This record gives sequence, structure tokens and C-alpha cells, in this order.
Amino acid sequence: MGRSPCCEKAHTNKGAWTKEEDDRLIGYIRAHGEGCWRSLPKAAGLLRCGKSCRLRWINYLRPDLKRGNFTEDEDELIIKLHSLLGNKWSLIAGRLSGRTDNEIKNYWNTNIRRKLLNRGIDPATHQPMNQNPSATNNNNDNNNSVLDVAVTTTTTTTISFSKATPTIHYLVKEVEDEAKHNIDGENIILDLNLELRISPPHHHHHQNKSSSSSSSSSSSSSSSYMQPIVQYHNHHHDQHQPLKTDGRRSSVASGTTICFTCSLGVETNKQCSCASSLNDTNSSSTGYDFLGLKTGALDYRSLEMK
DNA sequence: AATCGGCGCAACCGCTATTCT
DNA sequence: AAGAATAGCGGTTGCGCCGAT
Repeated sequence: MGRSPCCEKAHTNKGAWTKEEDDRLIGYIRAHGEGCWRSLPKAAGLLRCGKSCRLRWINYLRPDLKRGNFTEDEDELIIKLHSLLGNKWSLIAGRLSGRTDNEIKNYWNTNIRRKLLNRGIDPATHQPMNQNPSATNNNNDNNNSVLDVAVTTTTTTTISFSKATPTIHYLVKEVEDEAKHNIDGENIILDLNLELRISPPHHHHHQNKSSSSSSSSSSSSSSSYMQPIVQYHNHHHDQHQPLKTDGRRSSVASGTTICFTCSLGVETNKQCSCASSLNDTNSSSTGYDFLGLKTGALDYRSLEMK
């Protein structure tokens, strides 16, 4: 059996905190210290859920909080950290003393995002926006862009993913469709610049949920996953060739090849047609092979944190 | 003076990982 | 080991403030 509930939800207050509630919480924590949020509300005489108390303390009442405007230095630091860490607000907050993740998140959404947009920088990717008209055709609203596909007049296509998406499967399909649409028989090289946040395999119940809901999008479902920002360097390989399971490229004729989708662990090998060419010992018994970690489909000596 | 809309912030919600019984 | 709760995180929402009309 599990624990007993932390509070009686029916008898808890919600909404804005009163001065009296703040005082009670501050007084209790001064006397007993932080932690044990489960028992805190009752012990402190608060009709609040422990979770609510924790948030109020961390985000507002903590004495070491630095209130007031963010400085230019803090702005730049946040931007730099965000480019490195993405929306990992708690990690970013950990590097700015006196600032909370909630505060930084709010500040990002209300100020820095706009600031970057004014500079012509995509806040999601930290890359300049609208470098190529073909990219904007694909995503009219820059803020909601899923990916940028920049097709040059030469034989090189640069594809960069700019946002975490609900499903990589969808994303990959868009890349493939876009590539098909643009190359039109031309012998084109896909230069994958994976400045992306890669989510591990998508859970169907999340997908169903989000598709049935009109709002959002959003998705803590995808965001909750680790989303490493990686770059895959393939400039020194023959880029026409598919990935081989040992991480190197091989000719199509050699047999053991997997598709891009499977190399990301998006499809189970059973689901994907490329499975037929795979060696069973590497794949089917274990299901997903996220980023090809088991098969070595991606050579992650060439993966590096941005 | 009243109303409207945009903005900022605090708080809530939903989720995952961890902890506890 | 299993199941239930907590802790913590990121996304979203709701409300109050403030300036414009």
C-alpha cells in the first residue's frame, strides 16, 4: 500500500495567497525549515495543498530571492543558457542566483522572446530567421515553425529542426515530403544539420489526447523527455549513402541499412519497412533503439552537445 | 469616466521520476 | 515487487494592472 494523502483536497484553498497565509508559511519554515511539504500545511495551519505551499515558498517567499528587473547581463546569460539547455528552466535558474525557474520562464516568454524576434533571431533555435524564402513557405508563422528546410540552388539541402514537436514521426515525414517536393528528380544531397530537440519514442495516449484537444499543442508530454540538442556531422562521409548499423555508411547493396526514422528510434523495427534488412539480434527483441544507441546506428562520437 | 486590449506575473495543471509503505 | 503518494518540472491559464481610445 502507498502513503496516505498529503491533504484533503476538498478543504484546500486555491488562488491568490493572502498576507496571513504568507506569514504563516514563512513563520513555519523559519521555525522548522524547508521540506516535508506533505505535512507542512496541516502543521502550519494552512488550508493549502503541500504542492501549493512549496510553489509559493520557492517562487515568491524565499528570502534569497532577488526581486526586481533583470539586468542586461542576466538577459544575455539567460539567452546563452537557453541556447545550450533549451527550456530547462530549472537548470537555467540554477545558474542565476536569486532567480526562480518560474520567473525566468515568465521573463523569457514576455521579454526575451520578443527581444530575440526583434533582432531577427528565432528564440527556439537561436538562429537567424527568414534566411530563405522556401523556409517561410513551409512555416508561415515563424513562432510555430516545425522545421526549416533551406534548399539551395546547388545540390545541397540543409534541413534543420527548430522545435521540439509532438512527434518526430510527423516531423520526419515533413522533412521527407519537403525534400521530395523540392528536389524533383534532382540529385540532391541531404545535409542533416540536426540542431534539434529529439524526443524519444512518442506515446500514443499522449498523441490521442493532444489530437482530441483543441488547445494544445503543448505538451508537457513531449517536453518532459530529455531533449538533447545534438549535431550530427556527416560532412566527411558519402552523404548519399544510408546509415549502416555500425554507424558507418554503406552502400545500399550491402544490405544492413536502416532508415532515418528508425535511426532516431521513432519506429519500432517491426513497424518500419526497413526492418527487413536488419539483423534481428540487434533490434526486434528489444523494441526501440533510441538514437541507435543499441545498434550503433548513429555514431555518437560524432554527436556533441551544442 | 468608462471600456477595451495587451502585458506581466502568480498560481495551477499535468506529467515523470523518485520515494515510501 | 507493487502500488500509491510526493517532489519537481515545464506548459498553460487567469487575473490584475496599466495605457490607449
